[in-house]
Parts: sequence; structure tokens; C-alpha cells
Amino acid sequence: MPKSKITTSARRSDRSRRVGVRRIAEIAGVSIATVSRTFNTPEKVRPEVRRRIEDAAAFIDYAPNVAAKALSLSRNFRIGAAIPTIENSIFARFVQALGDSLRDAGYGLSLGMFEYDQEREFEVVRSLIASGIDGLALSGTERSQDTCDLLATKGVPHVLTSILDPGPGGCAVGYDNALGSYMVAEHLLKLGHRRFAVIAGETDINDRARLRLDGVEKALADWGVHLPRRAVKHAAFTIRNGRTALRELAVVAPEATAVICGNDVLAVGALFEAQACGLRVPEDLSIVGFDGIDLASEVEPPLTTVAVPCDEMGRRAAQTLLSKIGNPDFTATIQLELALVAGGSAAEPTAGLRALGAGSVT
Amino acid sequence: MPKSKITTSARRSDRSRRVGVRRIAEIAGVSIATVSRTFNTPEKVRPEVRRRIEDAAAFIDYAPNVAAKALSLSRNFRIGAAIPTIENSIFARFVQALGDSLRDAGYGLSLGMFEYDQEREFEVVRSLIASGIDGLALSGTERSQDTCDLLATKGVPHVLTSILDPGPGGCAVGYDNALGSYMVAEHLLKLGHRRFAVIAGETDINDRARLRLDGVEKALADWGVHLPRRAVKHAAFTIRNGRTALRELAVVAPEATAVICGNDVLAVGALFEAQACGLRVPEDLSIVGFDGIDLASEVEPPLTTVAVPCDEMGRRAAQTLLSKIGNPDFTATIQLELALVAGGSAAEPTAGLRALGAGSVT
DNA sequence: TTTCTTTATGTAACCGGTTACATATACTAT
DNA sequence: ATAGTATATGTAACCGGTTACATAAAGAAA
Repeated sequence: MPKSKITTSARRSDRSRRVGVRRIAEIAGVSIATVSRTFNTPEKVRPEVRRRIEDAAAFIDYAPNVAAKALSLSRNFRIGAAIPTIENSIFARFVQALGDSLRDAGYGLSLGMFEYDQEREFEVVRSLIASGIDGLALSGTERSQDTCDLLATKGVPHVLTSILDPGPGGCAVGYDNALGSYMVAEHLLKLGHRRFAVIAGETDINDRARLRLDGVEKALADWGVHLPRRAVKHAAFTIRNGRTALRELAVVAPEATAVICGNDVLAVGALFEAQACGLRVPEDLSIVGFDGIDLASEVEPPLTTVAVPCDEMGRRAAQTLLSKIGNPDFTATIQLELALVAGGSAAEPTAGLRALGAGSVT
Repeated sequence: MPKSKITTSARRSDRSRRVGVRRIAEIAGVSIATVSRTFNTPEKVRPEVRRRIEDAAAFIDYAPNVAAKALSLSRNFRIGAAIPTIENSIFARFVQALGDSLRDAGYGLSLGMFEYDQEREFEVVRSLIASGIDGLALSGTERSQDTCDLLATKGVPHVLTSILDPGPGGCAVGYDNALGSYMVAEHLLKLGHRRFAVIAGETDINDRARLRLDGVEKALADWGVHLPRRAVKHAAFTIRNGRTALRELAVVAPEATAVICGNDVLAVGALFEAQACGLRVPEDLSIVGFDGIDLASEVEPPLTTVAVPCDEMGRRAAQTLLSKIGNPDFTATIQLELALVAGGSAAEPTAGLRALGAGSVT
């Protein structure tokens, strides 16, 4: 005896169990196809019927089941973003803009942080893909081979950000890191500086940091200024590292009258340390950063830096990604403009780091 | 002529179209039920069969379809978090810890920021619910009636954080805001301070800010110290507002020898402004904050503040939420300990804000 | 009137998992 | 040998949407 058949028809006739489009169809006296059309292609439904359906939907406080929608359309309406850290406000604002734009387009955003570690980036990307995303925003061009392979095999549409090299995916929304640091270095050169020290990021694992250092080196070379190797420190992007690096530079490059930092976080650290050691900025020493984070304009003096349009980058990255999801052949390289911000932490050269004196360094 | 039937059987016999569990079943020569069991209840499958299935899964590089799983289980394996802002690192770290814990439990995290605005909070919560979440982490107890109604009608399991009042949902993971500010105020009192100024948050729209102010008032009352209304400024949590407020206080409360701030961001602003005006901290003026963000320990002098265990809060919030999702009757109020951090920005009272002088205020 | 379009709606399959229930097989106890 | 039980596996329904195709009704052309 096919008892299951009975159970089934019992369920089907039990209208209280119907839910979603089927429930609306029942109330409005139409088929589920018409209900679906009302929401997706309303022009294909007679206005009078449409009204009945909309009323029924409002009546039961209808909210579509995203999982069902995702399953039937083979789309998750969600994109992922793998960023180095959320603690640097440049990324926080980027993520915010990205998320807002995606929300407006009906997409959700899943975030993953990898702390500038390529293995963690791999894990983050893997986990994001496994969690169901239609596309992915990444930072920079350089990543582990595993991660690249993963993107290729899974065929995840992705856009690279903060950089102009679109990589194999063909999409980039970013800016010219080398040009930005060239601009700020040139600014110092024009002020008269000829002895420099650099607190770069970890150029071995971070392509943006490397490009920024390249830009500095190119500017100095163009002006015929030599940058001794000892005057270049590499450090992860933290305030503390900026402080430490400044102390070290005071020992190994006391002749420097200006310190060029790989980003604003390092620059703020350098500024704090200089001030803690009794140096006045910019009277005794010039310090410049990169990114244009809020904090940079709040410290005293405000930092001279290069402003990155991270909000616009978020918006454009969202657009680009959605285009690429719609058409896998889509490619684009969108260059955003950088702006030099003369905050006040750079002025004419004077004593420089020498004023701090190697003696006071512990 | 039932042409569709033919189409259907053509599809079904077209094995290249089969995918997922059906494909694995085909390769391993078992039914889809056994495949599903292999992944969910492996002990119910004979080891030998299990091996075959696992090999087949590995062979086709199988990744389960999250939407199908969500649909069939009526669970999205995703929770939402509505936070005021990601730019304050206290929330950034909370979110990071929350996300990590959830990931370990197989859940994703969707984030929404509402900038301390109740209407935006409502939109964020609505949008998160619509995007398909099984639970929600919220900040504080107070929110618009609309938001509360939404949570109630949709029956979304949720946990309140940064606070101890569990509200109607019955779950809270937080700390005693009033106690924290009591502690730091008492610290100043013990140092000898008797004239205070306060830069509080926006206590009319932020219950944590109000509790913190309450704690300060209680401490002063307990010590028989009067806090004039004019010596209390309210401001949104930004560095700039901290700077502005300090200037204003110098005019209206020049007698103050210590400034108690609603959080570290305001305190950093107050510190910067004091230093920009030539005041030494803590020699001329004591300043204290709340939260224990990284920046607080990097400024010179490091801030005396109250450390909030935001990482632990993230982890415990995740646990609590998962418990509540498993059992809607679950309730818990988890109190985390606060720690006074004597950073160096508080010392014995001296001249105070008077040293800045009303004259220098523009 | 008849035939051809066009437009509106309905039927049923499908997306890719999970699982209740049925069935088959092996093992135990009598 | 027989009945009873435990274990392993299969069948088919189900989750809640979308949509190809069939069908019905109305309007246009002949």
C-alpha cells in the first residue's frame, strides 16, 4: 500500500503548510508562475492580477527564500572580498563602499581578512568560495600559486584592487602606486631635501609596498639623488613598527632630513616616535605617508600624504565585478587618480634625524 | 504528445549533466542517500563504501552547493552582525573574532554598519534578515521600536553585545559599562583629582555611552565630588570631536584637572588637541579613555583607559548565538571582565585646563 | 467566419541537497 | 530452521523558488 502517496496528498491539501509563492498563488487564485512573474517581470502580468498578488504578498508579509532563489538561478547574490586587514581604515572604508554598492545591486558581501599572509589568503579565498560567492574582490596582483590555481579551476570572476595590473582575470580597479610615491618624493625634492630615509612596507610579500618603494627610488634617481640601502627599513604596517623603524634610522641614517613611509600607519608611528624623542615635525624632520587615512589628518601636524580614493575604488570594484559576473569575458582596468595632500608634516630640510642623535637611542 | 517527457528522460540519461551527489553516486555505484550519509553521518556507511564515495568526491573535486543545503535544511549557515562602525578598531577586532569563531563552526558572517543611527540600524537589520541569516549579533540594548518589532515578528535569534541587559531576546555578552567608567574615575579620584570635565558620547542615542556617563557620575557622587553640567560635553565618537570638545571645555570648565572621555577615540582627540595647544599630558592635564584600542597604547603618552576584551566578546557571542539557534529557549548573560590600563596619561592634578587659557581659544 | 498573432496564464520539471520510510542483508536467539 | 533484530542501502518526496513549454483567450487580418 503506497502510504507515502497518501501522506503526500494529505500534505498538499493541507493548505496551512503551503508557504511562499505557493501560498500567495493560493490566496490570489493564480498559479505560482504568475506569482513569480509578478516579482520578476511584472509587465507580463495583467495589472489587475498583479495587484491581487501584491496584496496577497503583503498580507502574508512575504519574503522570498534566498536559498531557493540561489538554487534555482545558480547564483548566490553574494560576493566575497579578501583584504589584508580591516584595522587600517583605508580598507574599512573600501569595504564599506563596496558593501553599500553591492547592497544597492541586491548583492551581499562576505569578508575575509588575511593579515598580509599568503597562506592565510589562500585559506580565506577557499573559505569564501566554499561559502558560495558569485565573485571576489582581491587586493593586489601577487598571491600564492595555490590561490591562483583555485581561482582558475573554480572559475570565480574576480577583480584586483589597489593596483593596475589586472592579472589573468583581466579586471583591475586601482591606482598607480609608484606614481603616488613618486609624487610625494618629488614634493620633498622640490622642498630641497636631498638626504632621505624610507620606511617601506614588507616589499617581499606585498606588491603595492614594492611599487611604492620603486616610485621613491625612481624619483630620487630622476633627481640624481642617491638612496643608501642602509636608509631603507622594511616593516609590517603598524604604528609600533613605524616607531621602531624611526629609531633605527636615526642610528643608521642620521643624515636624513626626510622620512618617506610606505603608508600612513607607519608614518604616524614615525611621527609619534620623532615627537616622543623631542624632534619637532616638520621643523626638525619631514615625514610623509601614503593612503590619506582619517588619522593622518588628525595628528599634529597633519601628515603630508597621498590620498587614495578608497570610496570610489569600492564603488567601481562593485560595478566591475557585477559586469564580470554578467559577462565572463568582460575585462577592464580602471585607474583612479591620486592626490598629494600637503598636510604640514613636510617642510624645508633642516637638521633632520641627526637632531635626535644616536646617543639617545637605547 | 508528451514531448516534455522525452526531453526529461533524455536529460536524465545524459549523465554528463549530473552533478553533485548524483554524480558521485553514479561514479561510486551507490544511491544519493548513501553519498549524503557519507558526508553527514559517516558512521552509518560501511567503510569500504565510504572510501569509494570519498574517492569519487575527490575525483570530481566535489564542493557541496550551499544554496541546496540551505534550502533543504532551512538554515543558511550564516549570521549577521549589525555594528555601529567598523572604523573603530574595537569593533573591527570584535568582528574579526566573531567571524573566526563562526567560520570554525561552519557559519558565515554578514556585516552591517549603521553609524550610530537608529534608522540606519533598522535598514541594516532588515537587509541582513532579507539576505538570509540564522541569527544576529547586535550592539547594546536600545534600538527603535521598528527594529524590535522586526526581530520579534521574524523570530530572529539574536544576542546583544557590549552590554549586560539581555533585552527580550534573553541573550547578552558584554560588560558593565558603568563599572568600567567608575573604575577609571575612581583611579583619578585616588590620584587626587577633584575637578573634572567629561567628553561623553551621544548619550541620547547610545545606551553604552549613557551607562559610561552614569558610572562617572556615580563615582564622583560616591566621593562627594560635584560635576557641573557645563563640564560635560556630548559628541559623536570621532577624533575631531574630541579635539573640538577639549577646546570648548577649556572655556567652560577651566578648573578641570582631568578629562574623562566616553571612549578612546574621543580621548585621543582630546590628547592631540591638548598637545597642539601646548599642554603637557599628564603633567598639566590628565586624560582618560575607554575601550583599550591599539591606538591608545601607541600615542604619547599611552592612554590610561579601560580595556574591553573584544576578542573574547566575539568568541562568546558566536557561541551564544549558535546555542540560541540550536535552542530558541536558550538564554544567557555573559559578563566579561574589564581591566584598568594605567597608560600614563593620568597623574596627580596640577593646573589643568586652566593652563591652556581661554584666551588662546578661537 | 476562419485563421493567424499576440498576450496572459497554467503545468510541471528543475536546481542539488537531506531524510523518512521501505527494503534487503546479516546476525542472534530460540 | 525460524523468527526477530540490527545494520546498510535505496527510493522518492521535499525544501521554495524559476522557467520552458503548453494552452487558452482575445484581437487582427483575410
